[in-house]
Amino acid sequence: MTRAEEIYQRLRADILNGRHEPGSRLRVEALKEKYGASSGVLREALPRLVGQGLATFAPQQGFRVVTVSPEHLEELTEARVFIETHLVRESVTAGTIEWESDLLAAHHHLARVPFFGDAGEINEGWLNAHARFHRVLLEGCPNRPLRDIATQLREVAEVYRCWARTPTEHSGRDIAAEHKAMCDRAIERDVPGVVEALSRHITITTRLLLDDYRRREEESRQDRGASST
Amino acid sequence: MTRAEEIYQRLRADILNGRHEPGSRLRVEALKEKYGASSGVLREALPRLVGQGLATFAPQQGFRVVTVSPEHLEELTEARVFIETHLVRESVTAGTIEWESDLLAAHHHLARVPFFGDAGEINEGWLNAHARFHRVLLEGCPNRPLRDIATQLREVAEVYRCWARTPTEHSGRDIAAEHKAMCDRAIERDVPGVVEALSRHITITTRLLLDDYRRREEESRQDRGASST
DNA sequence: TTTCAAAAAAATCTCGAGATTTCGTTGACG
DNA sequence: CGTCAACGAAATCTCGAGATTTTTTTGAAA
Repeated sequence: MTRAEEIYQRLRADILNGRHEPGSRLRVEALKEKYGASSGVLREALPRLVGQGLATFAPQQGFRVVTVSPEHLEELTEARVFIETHLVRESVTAGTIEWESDLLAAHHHLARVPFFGDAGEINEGWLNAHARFHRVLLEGCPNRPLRDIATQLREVAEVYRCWARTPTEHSGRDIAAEHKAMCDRAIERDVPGVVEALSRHITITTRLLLDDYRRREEESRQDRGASST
Repeated sequence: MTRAEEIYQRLRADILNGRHEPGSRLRVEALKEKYGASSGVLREALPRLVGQGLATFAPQQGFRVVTVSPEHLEELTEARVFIETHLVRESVTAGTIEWESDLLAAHHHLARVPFFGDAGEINEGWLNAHARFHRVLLEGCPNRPLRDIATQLREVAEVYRCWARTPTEHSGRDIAAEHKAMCDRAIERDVPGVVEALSRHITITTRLLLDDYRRREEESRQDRGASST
């Protein structure tokens, strides 16, 4: 493992977990100290994040974590539903026995990992298991470029999850049941069933995140009003 | 324009024009001399190509231009047809008057630029106009993430065009008529017509490229046979 | 109090040199 | 003649320093 590779992985994980706030600057000087790497290494790792859509870059102004907005999230969700439903349809239709096994394994793992960590934060292990489950679900489809795109879009969407204040586990939602439904329908080769389950899974998450965002906007508006009077 | 930005643009153009052969190594030492830049600048520009899918990277082994294969091209084409037909449907449905104007302008430009350059090579201006036309065609759709993905896939596909020995203009194909048909159907808001035209446009190009590839494989097999006897 | 300009601080951009790893070559051995 | 190991060349990886640009701070004037 090369130095730049390691730093890239850590930076990526830290963005996906919300340890770098969306829209915040990624100053090379600050990161040099935080990650214990030279500027050269960082200037090699950061462009890879840009290519993955997790960061942006402007000349003479450095790097930033990708910025979030309700409009972007809605567009992102629309794109994900479009691509992932297609992929899952192909995947369930063409998936082999090995794929079935992988899916069962991924779901079992996801079902056993706790959502919350010791500190009340979202457990990083759950995030990894969740990402793996969704990746494997689509892996029965042989089209590599499309699968890569789906993974890329999911990763950007992950930024929104960790940016939300209220974990999407709440709101009376049974996320484990949703995953179980997708897994079961997939194994049963119930194509319409799995498409429906995945589609709802994605849109429900987005709706909760948008509600969270609007609630936060409302509160900050009230705060501003209270402080200015 | 920063130095790394400039080098990135030149590298990208050189790959898209076939001046760097698919699968060939991109040695930092060699590039340093060729582009007159330091290793630091190159190590910042190259990862951006990786993120765009135009290059690959392996630790301790450096960078390579993306490798090509018939299977990859077929998957790529399938993905493009899937995504671009969706986008063009949305685009033609939702496109504004400004979009119509942009499309007409882009088509006019493309129709006037010659396909071949003075040296008998594919004219770089044509490649740019062609890329612009296809981009504008889909730009009526407001979904930014999907448009970006379509552009990314098209760029990777461009590598295949310049890698082919026989330009896709040949084979009795009237590529200008295809573009005109797409443009006309789009302005007429003939959704099924434009979807059909775009779909055929993409698949025909791929078929010609695959034919070219198989012909080349056949010849090289004969050459090997002749040289070994 | 607000506005504007100049100076200071900080960050980015660029470069070349040294340490480490990989790849090709040569030579000896079976 | 084929295989394997050691040597040498080349490329990658990493780092810190200097030049340029941006941002912030400071202070004076309206």
